[in-house]
Amino acid sequence: MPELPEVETVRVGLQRRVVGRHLGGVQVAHERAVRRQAGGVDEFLGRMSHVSPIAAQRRGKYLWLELADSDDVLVAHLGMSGQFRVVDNSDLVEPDPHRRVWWPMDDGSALVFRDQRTFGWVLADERAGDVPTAAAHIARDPFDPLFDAGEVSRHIRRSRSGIKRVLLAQTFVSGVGNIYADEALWRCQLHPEHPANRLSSSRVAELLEVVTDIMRAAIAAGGTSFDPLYVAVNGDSGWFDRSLSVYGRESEPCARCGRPIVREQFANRSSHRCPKCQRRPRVSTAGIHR
DNA sequence: GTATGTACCTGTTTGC
DNA sequence: TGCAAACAGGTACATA
Repeated sequence: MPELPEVETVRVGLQRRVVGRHLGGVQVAHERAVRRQAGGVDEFLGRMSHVSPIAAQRRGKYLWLELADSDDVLVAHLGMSGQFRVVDNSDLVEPDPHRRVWWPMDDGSALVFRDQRTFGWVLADERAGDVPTAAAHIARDPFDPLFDAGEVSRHIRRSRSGIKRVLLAQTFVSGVGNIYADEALWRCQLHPEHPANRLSSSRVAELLEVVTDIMRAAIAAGGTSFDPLYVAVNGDSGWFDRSLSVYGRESEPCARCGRPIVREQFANRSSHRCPKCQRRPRVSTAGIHR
């Protein structure tokens, strides 16, 4: 699933392979891919045909291309299964059921937005300060130069929600998804439902450092597997299998204590944790403050 | 304003 | 073998 490290890999690929090119007339094969466009497909076609990207940017899991001589930006979210790929123009004659939107480019290649589960989208948007309007509500991610860990920690500690829900909300810190949230909580020996406002500032600071370290390592892994012919999210990245400690490891022994990892329902998805290392907190009026 | 639950979606896996 | 149900999960929106 594309979380921040996978999106960053895509951004780097777009910067290398698409920025500096001219994109011709855009084609939309699936209206759902542009569902966030208020004016529908026609508006998207009108604003995103014949554009020239000058930079690829990212905040959290949101991507956008800045365009030459235009106030418009091309914003994208990969959702669960979105991909950007650069393919040869001749490949477009081959049927592809997951090809949603594509542009021919001036070097004989084409930029293709593919998406199997159709949770992803693209949007012709405008800027709202540093970021497009569509990403204005998203918090800075830990790799943003203006990310303020102290302020984020204070914000987190004002929430009564469970710490995993806070990590996934994208309004405290962005870029963290289910996989990296589970990994970071395991490393910090925190239960996913530990109330955020019952954590000490040092524990929150530690959690932010750990989740940043995990994503930094994942970015490095994504970079090494990058194929110059594509700008793609590779959902089968070997990095996951090698490095994940709890996600997808139900019933396997915890690397720290040996107790079998458990998988539990969490807000319509799964949480993986060690039942010994990550015990459910006992709530008392005195607070917990592990 | 904050917290929580649910719909959206489709390929794959699992169970019968 | 074939069908149906469960599952994966990020975000927007509805509801409390």
